[in-house]
Amino acid sequence: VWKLIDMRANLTIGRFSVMTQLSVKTLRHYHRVGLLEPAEVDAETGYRYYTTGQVSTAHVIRRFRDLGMPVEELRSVLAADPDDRNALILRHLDRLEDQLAQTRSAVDSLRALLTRPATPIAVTYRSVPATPALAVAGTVRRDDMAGWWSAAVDELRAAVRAHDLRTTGAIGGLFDAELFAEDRGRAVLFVPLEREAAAAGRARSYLVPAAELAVTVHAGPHTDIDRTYGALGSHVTEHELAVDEPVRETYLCYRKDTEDTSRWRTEIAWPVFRTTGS
Amino acid sequence: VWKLIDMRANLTIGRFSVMTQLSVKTLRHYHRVGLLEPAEVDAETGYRYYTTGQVSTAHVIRRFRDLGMPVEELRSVLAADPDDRNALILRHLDRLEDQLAQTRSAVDSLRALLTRPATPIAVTYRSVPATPALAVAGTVRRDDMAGWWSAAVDELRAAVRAHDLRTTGAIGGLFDAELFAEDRGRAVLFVPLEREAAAAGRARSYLVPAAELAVTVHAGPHTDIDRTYGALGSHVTEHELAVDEPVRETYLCYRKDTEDTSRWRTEIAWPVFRTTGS
DNA sequence: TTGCTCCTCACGTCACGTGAGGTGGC
DNA sequence: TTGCTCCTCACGTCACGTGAGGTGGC
Repeated sequence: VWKLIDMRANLTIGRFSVMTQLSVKTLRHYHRVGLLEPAEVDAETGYRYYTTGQVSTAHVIRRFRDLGMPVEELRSVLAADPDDRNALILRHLDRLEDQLAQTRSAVDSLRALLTRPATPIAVTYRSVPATPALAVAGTVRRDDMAGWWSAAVDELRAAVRAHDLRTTGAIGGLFDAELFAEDRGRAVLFVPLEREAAAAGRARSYLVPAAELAVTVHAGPHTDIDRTYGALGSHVTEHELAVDEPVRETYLCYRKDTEDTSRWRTEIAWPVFRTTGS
Repeated sequence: VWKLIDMRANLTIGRFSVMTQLSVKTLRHYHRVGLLEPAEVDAETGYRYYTTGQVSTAHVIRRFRDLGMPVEELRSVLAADPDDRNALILRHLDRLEDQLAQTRSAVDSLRALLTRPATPIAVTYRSVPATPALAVAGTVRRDDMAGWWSAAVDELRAAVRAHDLRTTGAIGGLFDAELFAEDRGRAVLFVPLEREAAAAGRARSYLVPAAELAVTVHAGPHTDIDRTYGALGSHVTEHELAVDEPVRETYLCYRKDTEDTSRWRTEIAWPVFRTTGS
């Protein structure tokens, strides 16, 4: 069973599959979605033919797919100017490194969750009055939260510096339950001020509403923050009446303060209606 | 808008969602597939109620899902005896560590693919006669290949030791194109011998067929082996007539020889029909 | 000519997400 | 009572995989 191969290098899909380690089904799929088009398609038979020059492109595609890059994003990388492309790719590699670090921390956090007993948390109660603040508000998807959060913090800090505002505490946030329940919801990031201030960019004057709160502090990076949410929620459920108002976070110590994530401190405050004696 | 919570801790799906950082849709899905059943379901309204005790289970589920563990596998972990469970989980964590290392190497390999130019490969030609061997053969899925390969190598080495067989070369393999094209196909792992030997376990006597081969050597771990397959395939396509026979690999230096993957050497041999003068 | 390789088409899978349309609970 | 929370059901999505059924190429 010999097979004559055209010197012009027209590879059948089967041969191309061996050379690229991509399955035939996958190659046909990539043709359908326009990610990797065969160099030639026989109009009569529909047979796909590839060139040796396409092998390295296929390798790049395979590597990116192995790393979970969506096909759509990958296509735009491949469609980019050869000059821009490398930069685009290297930038994405950095994002992948971040993701790798995140997975690493998820592994560590899971290990901790399983080997360490549940941390008992200290819950205190606090009544806070309404407070003037400068705030950035928006409806955010949970996936976009990290980026939104960073941008909002930067804007607030810039506004405080630019207008020399007098703050009365650390930056905080209000998060609707929807944000967790529906993966999309309203979030407000604010910096509390001595007095009202004029709007600056996206930052607006805002009155943080008064509230009665059950408060605890989460230590460490936010990977583990669900544990503290769960423990505080359990505490509130078992000892108080919970209220349907946004949960609050206050960033006592965070990225701007130290790179050592174990030293981060996030106050979490759950709105309650206090019953007697608890 | 106050909401009274039962002291017996029956959490609505919305509250449970905030405490576990799992979306309501996800929680309903986990109920449907039996991964995380609410403690109580109101027969009248269909409302789901959870207990505070279920929060930590939900956290474990979330961590594992973040790490890509399939729901089915996760369910069996949760269904396991409390004693076995921790062991099962820690074993899986080790597998995750492996996966993490693999992702790490995929990132490095991609970076290399983009920054280093394509390595020119040295191709030599060789005619090999039919050779007696002891072989483990099977139809394997690509996903299971790593495990199958390891087991087969171990069996062959054990058989050689047990029966004091005289080998004439390193362990090698034959891989059908199907294995790449269809993600499932026939693979044969063999150790060449001076003379035929009796079967031992899965290992059978086997005659490796004679062949004319275009040969090159892949240096380093197998993450990058597609580059060498691609380069050798291109070379063969451009200079020779390719033959529809299984590709061969010979493990000149591999895991058993050194842990330093950069020192691994895998010979790849592509069957050809030599044309004159090339 | 045989048998393998390639083709299309329709549907399945996994782990949810997205509405539509509706009822119940504080 | 209002409006929010919860419900089900059917379908969508992403990146392919799985056959069925059929034709073409060496």
